[in-house]
Amino acid sequence: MVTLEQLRVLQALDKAAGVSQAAEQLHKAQSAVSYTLKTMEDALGVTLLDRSSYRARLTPAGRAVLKKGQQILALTEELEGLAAEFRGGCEARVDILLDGILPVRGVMPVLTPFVERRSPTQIKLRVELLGGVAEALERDQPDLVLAPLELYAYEGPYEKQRIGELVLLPVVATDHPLARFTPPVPLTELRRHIHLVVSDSSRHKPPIDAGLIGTELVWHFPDFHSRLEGLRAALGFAWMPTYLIEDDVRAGKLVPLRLERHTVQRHDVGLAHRTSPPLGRTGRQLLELLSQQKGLLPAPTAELLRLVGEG
Amino acid sequence: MVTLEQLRVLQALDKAAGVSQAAEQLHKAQSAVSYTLKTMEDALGVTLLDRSSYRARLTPAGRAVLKKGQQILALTEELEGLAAEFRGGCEARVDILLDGILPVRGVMPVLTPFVERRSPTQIKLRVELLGGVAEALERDQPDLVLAPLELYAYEGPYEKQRIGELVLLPVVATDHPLARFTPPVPLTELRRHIHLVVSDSSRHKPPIDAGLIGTELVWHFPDFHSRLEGLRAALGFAWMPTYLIEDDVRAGKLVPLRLERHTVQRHDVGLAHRTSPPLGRTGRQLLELLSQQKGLLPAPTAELLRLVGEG
DNA sequence: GAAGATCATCCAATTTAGTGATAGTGTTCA
DNA sequence: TGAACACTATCACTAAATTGGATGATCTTC
Repeated sequence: MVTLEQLRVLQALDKAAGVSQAAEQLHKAQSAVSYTLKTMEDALGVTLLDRSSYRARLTPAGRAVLKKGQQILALTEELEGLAAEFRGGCEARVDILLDGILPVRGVMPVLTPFVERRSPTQIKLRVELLGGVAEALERDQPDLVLAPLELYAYEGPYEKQRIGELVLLPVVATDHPLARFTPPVPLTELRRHIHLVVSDSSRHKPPIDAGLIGTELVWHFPDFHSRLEGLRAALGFAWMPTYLIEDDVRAGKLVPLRLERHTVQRHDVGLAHRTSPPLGRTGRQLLELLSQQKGLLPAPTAELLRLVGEG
Repeated sequence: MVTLEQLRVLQALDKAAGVSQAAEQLHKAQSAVSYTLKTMEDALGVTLLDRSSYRARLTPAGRAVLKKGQQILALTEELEGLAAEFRGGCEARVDILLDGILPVRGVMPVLTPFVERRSPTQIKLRVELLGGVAEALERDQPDLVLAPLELYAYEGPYEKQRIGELVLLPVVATDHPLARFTPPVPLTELRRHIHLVVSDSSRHKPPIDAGLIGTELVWHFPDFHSRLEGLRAALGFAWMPTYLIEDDVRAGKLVPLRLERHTVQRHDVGLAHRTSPPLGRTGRQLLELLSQQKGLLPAPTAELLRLVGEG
């Protein structure tokens, strides 16, 4: 069995001129180097050194072995570098849990530098919805959680901070019957139409029903973006995060509804981090960056709020 | 310093369930495995094992280290496979010396399989001309030599075999004055025109002058292909290997000359191999393949020989 | 709760890596 | 052409690493 030490000695011999000088470079006795090279030849069963000349030199086979050996040594250095980073407080992975109601786009600029820079920390982002968030929060104990504050039970060792507000408005397509209804729209009228809801992504726990108002028909969508398509197709109505509908409202494709009451839903959004076991270096960095990141939660324009009689 | 043995133990631990079972797989005592893992953690300064549960498992950091370690172990196996091939008689490299007058294309089909198949033997092909061949033959002691037999001194431990014949004919461009000369062309006439010769590729030895006929002007080309370009441009005349001019003659761009004498140059071409130190396995294989390779030296067509009054 | 596993640790025995000294051989230079 | 010097392999010996078996604490299973 060949050893890394043997490879290092072979490498030193190649760089130096002869066994003696290699020994000097390695701060070892000449006899030790001689011995190591001999055991290496025994281990591989290949003559690595040409000892016929005054100074021992690598044979062509020795050179070929060294070439492969240098790859091995390079990887070994990488491994030790990796270990050094872990030793310095870097964790092996950071799990981030993100509520799908929030704009994924906003967190990407924070994460990508960590992925591009060859950080030893593997960053894992998981996007869930409603019950799926609650489930992942409980089962996986993610390092960082970005989600509405009131909706979930941050049980266990979590520390929360509020980072902004998410505003949801009821909207329909411009050519939907509700769009022609003279505001304010009463709930009784609303219940006559199809409510487009986003499916809960939980696998084991019972789903969370947030904001159901008892309409006759409820249609389910797997995420907010596909629900937006449903809205555009005038299938029904739904409360949508304002950042998702600004463009469509401005383009005249969607219109917000002014209701009798419960028109505007406001959710405090928080950034939570696990406190035990404590975050590693990368986790702390990400926490810092995410908490300071501007534009993570775009506020609704005043114009949009005016349309539903606010501001 | 991490060792390969430590990596192997870590790998075994990952595959097995717990230290004891890893020890069994490795045919070692459990204490030895335990000890090795401890020294590994000390060496890297990283906690690799989670010992809190009943059976010890890798921590995320341990998993990251193992991932890199497996690359190292894979390379190590490659290295030992390499050594096994050398041990089995494969040589680290085979040097082939080829005279540039011969068709390189012919030897390629023999060589490429060795390059594609990941043979541990590095095949080095060197193409030289005239004195360059003689020089390389003497200085580098190549394993295999493919060249005219009579032109060079195969001194030293070489064994030769004749593999065919190379035929050279004097040619000019169709629009060259010599092409309109009524054959046979006397040498006195030939000497009035530019002789296109291929430069000797020797670096230290005096060049070999083969076939100089004392013309007033001699133009030098670095190889046979560029000399062909010179011929096409009607710069002068030259003896060319027939395989290089067949197409141009058939297309009416070049015409062979019939001379008073010395029209056709015939060279016996040989394949020589070094006998001491003996060829390795790959060298012998190549020798076998090259000596049996058909079409390595394309014979001139009867039609071409008829044009110069032969056959 | 008893039987059986698992794992870290201790100890003694073995193996391995390392050292300096020495001998044989090749190189350098007066 | 020697004499001085440099290079390498080998030997005897020491220090260090590795190993296997035993032990005890802890955890699982039934």
